[in-house]
Amino acid sequence: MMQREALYQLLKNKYGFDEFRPGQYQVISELLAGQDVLAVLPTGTGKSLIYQLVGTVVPGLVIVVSPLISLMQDQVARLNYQGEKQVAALTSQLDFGARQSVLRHLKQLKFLFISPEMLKQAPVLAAVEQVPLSLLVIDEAHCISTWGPDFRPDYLSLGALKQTLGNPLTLMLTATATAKVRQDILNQLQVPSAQQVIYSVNRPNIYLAVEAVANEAAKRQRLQQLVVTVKRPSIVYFSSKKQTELIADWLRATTALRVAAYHAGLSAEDRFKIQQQFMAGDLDVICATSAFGMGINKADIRQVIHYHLPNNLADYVQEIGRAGRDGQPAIAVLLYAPGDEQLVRNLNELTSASAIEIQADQQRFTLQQPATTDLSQVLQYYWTHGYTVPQVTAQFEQRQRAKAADLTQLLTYIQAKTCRRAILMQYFNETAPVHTATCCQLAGERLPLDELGLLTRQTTSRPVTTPWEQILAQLFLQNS
DNA sequence: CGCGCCCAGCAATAGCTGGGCGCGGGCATTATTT
Repeated sequence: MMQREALYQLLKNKYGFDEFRPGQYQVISELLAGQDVLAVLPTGTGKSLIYQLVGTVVPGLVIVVSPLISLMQDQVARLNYQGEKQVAALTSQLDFGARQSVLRHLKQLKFLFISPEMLKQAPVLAAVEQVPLSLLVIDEAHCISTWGPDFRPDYLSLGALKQTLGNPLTLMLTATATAKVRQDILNQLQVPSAQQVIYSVNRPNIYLAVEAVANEAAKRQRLQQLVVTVKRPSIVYFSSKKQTELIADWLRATTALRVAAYHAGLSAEDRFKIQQQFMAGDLDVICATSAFGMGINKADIRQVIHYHLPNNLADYVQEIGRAGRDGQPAIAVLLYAPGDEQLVRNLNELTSASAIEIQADQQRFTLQQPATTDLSQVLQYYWTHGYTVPQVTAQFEQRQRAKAADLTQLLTYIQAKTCRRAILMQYFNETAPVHTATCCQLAGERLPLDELGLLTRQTTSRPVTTPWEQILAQLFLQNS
């Protein structure tokens, strides 16, 4: 095992830092001792430095399995910027020739970024098998537990892929994972003996608030008030693409704020542009679905509002955790109108299947008809792995029960009369800090925006539309 | 005519492949605190 001094020397020489961030050293030394590690580290801890350093010390290729092409491209760009040129992302964006080239030159590569779908492909796997691996990294490892069974079944194959690759040293990385999700990850990847390095998910500088409103109209009004009066920028989360557009349009029309909508229905180009605008500080408010988040590392987000409910408390912690990365005060406001929980149930329903539907899909499979829907694709995984209809049915029922339980816990958080941070911490099996005035909003308290220094200096509410005369005058000016 | 009941509308999350079709000139964001 490498000496402590040698690691610090490497940190200094290669990156110019004198100290590791919390967790980094521990994870690296476990890995260098040959231990698989599941690391739950807050965003901003420098997770990529961990595998970069291990990759530098241990000979062989570092494979980083990542859920999003945009994340892979980010990482490749970042490494290139740092001077590391032996890096590639193998994605469907590359044409056949470029892919072949990457696979032929694996031996010269140090880091390969890849999706589970791509890694699973036989030619890719065959090429990777020929190369010595130093480390297998599963980035955003919670996707195994949530995205796998919902709509990306290839995440369920990662355990088997790891076996095929000869069980390389494995690092599982995530920012938020409950005990249940962690267990899920370890089971799926078949690494029961992995060391767990877990840091608190608590973010003391994010004030927690829940506001009950009577109905949709009241919710809109309150949203408008919040985005106008609270320091910017803000993220507003929705569970409907259409609503992100409608509310963004409405905010644009009724305030002077710079507002954009963001969801998976936009073109990749639009998504990229809007994300860049947001990162550059050219937007005050982004109305987004859960598509907006991973890889967003903007330090000065002051407010995260939930216009619709998150799926569960773990998602909530992840989503509000995008605020206040700079350590300055920030606020998370969940707006709740009676009946909002029904939308969560409806969305959960999209990933459920009855015994009859499951039976019918197995029939489809035996008839060798292609899997067309998300559900079919997920079920396909189970059929090709020899599961029976009753087994799959039981699994789907269990998953729906877990989602129902998650919703119950979320509602407990919403209806709480006591410290909400304590409820979040309890959900993550952490001990809660002592409640303070800047922790969260107890029943009947107003938002301490002034005390937190989160008020905007001037309010920019503009409940007027531009008169036609002005628009016409501008047109004439432009043409003259 | 007024009241109450009922109903409709309806939802997120990504990767990969391959073929059809239309169109217009092009190496992209941007960094450095992981």
